[in-house]
Amino acid sequence: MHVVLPNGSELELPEGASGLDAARAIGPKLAEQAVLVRADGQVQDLRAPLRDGQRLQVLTVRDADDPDALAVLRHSSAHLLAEAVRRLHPDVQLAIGPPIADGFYYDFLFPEPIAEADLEPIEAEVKREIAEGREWSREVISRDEARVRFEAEGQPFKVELVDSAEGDISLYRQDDFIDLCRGPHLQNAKPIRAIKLTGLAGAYWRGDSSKPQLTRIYGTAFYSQADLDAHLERLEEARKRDHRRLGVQLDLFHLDEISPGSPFWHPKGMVIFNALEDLRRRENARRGYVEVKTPLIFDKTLWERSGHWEKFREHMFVIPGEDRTYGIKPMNCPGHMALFAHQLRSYRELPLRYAEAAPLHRNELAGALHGLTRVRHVTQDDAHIFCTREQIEDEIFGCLDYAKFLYDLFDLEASFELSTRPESKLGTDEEWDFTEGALQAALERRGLEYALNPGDGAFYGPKIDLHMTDSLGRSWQMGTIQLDSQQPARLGCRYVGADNAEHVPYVIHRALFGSLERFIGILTEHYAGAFPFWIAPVQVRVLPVGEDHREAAQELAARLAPYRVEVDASDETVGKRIRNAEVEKIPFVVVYGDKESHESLAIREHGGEQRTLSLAGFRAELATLLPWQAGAEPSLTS
RNA sequence: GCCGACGUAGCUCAGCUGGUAGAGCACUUCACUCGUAAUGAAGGGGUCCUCGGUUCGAGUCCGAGCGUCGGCUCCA
Repeated sequence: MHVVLPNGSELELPEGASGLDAARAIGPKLAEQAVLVRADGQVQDLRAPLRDGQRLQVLTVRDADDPDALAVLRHSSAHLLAEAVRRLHPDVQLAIGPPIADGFYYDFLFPEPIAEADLEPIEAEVKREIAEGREWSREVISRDEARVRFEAEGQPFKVELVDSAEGDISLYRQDDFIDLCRGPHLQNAKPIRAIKLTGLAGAYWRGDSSKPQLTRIYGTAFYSQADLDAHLERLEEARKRDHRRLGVQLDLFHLDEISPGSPFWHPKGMVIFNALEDLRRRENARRGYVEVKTPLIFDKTLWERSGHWEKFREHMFVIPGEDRTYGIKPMNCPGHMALFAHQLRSYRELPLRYAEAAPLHRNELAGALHGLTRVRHVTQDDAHIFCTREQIEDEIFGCLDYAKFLYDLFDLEASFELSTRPESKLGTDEEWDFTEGALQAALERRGLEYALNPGDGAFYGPKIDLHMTDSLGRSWQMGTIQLDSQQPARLGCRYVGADNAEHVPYVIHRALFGSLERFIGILTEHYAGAFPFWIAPVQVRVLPVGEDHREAAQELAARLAPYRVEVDASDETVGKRIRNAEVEKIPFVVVYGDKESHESLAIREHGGEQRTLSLAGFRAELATLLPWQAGAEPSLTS
């Protein structure tokens, strides 16, 4: 048989030859450095047989940036970790150990709990194994054999994995350590030039909190020490743009244990908050929403009718009273539906779009709180669209278009996910077929790529979620667009149709920033604290050079109204005050001294670039930095 | 909620094997009035997260609680 090499040439091989055989046929050096092969685009173990006519690419230690090459290195590293842990803790039970985005982990059940200090000897043992040398070999046995083997070894998790596997079982051996594994793996441990154990955490077996909690050891590995160093440096850089750190440095907000999970917004943070609110109000008005305000607390009977009491009672703040119990609202929907249901509506009123960015409170699990990205006091840019069945697709389309408009305004890349019916749901499968189909149609019509997230919908309907990652690569849900075919009926929403009969409207729940708190957290990291001009807390800082220039500086600041301008007339050198403005990431600094006049201003942009502009010229330029004034109004793209 | 770590001045952090606290920045005052990322000097500031225990003596050791951080689970 023959295979096709990346340069297009063909290589003759004996029948049943492996990727390693192919590499050997090309050259001994290549065979030695090979870590993995890609056959017709699919990665496979070097030892796996090739098929006639396949396009073949041999990945080597030189492909240090290739995701597949890194994954195999880390997967093999996880096996070395398991071997080391079993040698140091012979009674440990092994679960699973896959490669992940930035490294790998392995889950263990230790007879005695271990602490972070125990990682050091384990890492030393892994390094000893690498120095000593390890080779991987693959073996395929039947499921029965595998079960007997792992039962004899006292490895119940492996037995469970064998039982849930299909077909024969492959094992990988290195030295005297044998692990159940699909592969692929390295030939030997030589390519693992840098390895580091990075953390310890609890993790439930099979991700199920009702199952035993295992101990997960995280690590990472690279083809070179330089790559590991670069990785650690990237992490350090990312930490510098962490919104929790920048939020304190830039005086935007703080958190206090007096109210965990509820930010104190400082004046500068509020400027950003209000800039987003202004944007929300302006766009809502343009897109046909109306603003409403509904109560913050409701009798618990409302939550019982909406279905939230049963499902989310644990996560609600409840106010017990003498004769009735109130729940502080964790979301706006029941309030908006009670408002809609207050009157009998006509189909002529639909679609009716209620918007309200009310403060919501959710008693999130203590361990889930996280800076601004997971809070108990949350402000959603919420809206509920009451519409007919026929209007659903257009309205979903409108929401998607609106979301895209907002994200483009901030140069944010969001990924879209369609979440479908969960196990515990209200309504029939026929109803869900229809609602899921409507969301899918709108996504496709707007031309958005999306991932399917089966089973992750809300209990009342499917949803489209917008996800973004923070500076450390963690994914967060931002916007959400949810179709609800259940709550409106439960809460008595009705309208009279053209047929003069009563109907229940559909409701689209949508929040596009998602939570303003989380959005500001993500924005802070996205811009590393250097916010664009139009949302920057201080937009311009004027620095009078000497005492004699203070009055003129004040005059200049007044002439820059209504921009957010400050005069820094403190007793510091010009250099120090410029440094302060840089540290505060203020977009523009205007130094004003003997050489300046309103005809000739010294403008310094954040970062150091300097220019001379007249006051009128400067104002004209600032105006171009307001997105809604830059040329034409943003237009609907439908 | 679960596993692990951490909690010292406004911020970032030091404080060895127990002997009642320290730096830089910030702040206040004084001098300097300054030209594009840190002028100099002096000074003020801490229930060492909380409660309990061990000890002659606890920031330091032990226990519990609270909070934060890294994960897991959850996220209307």
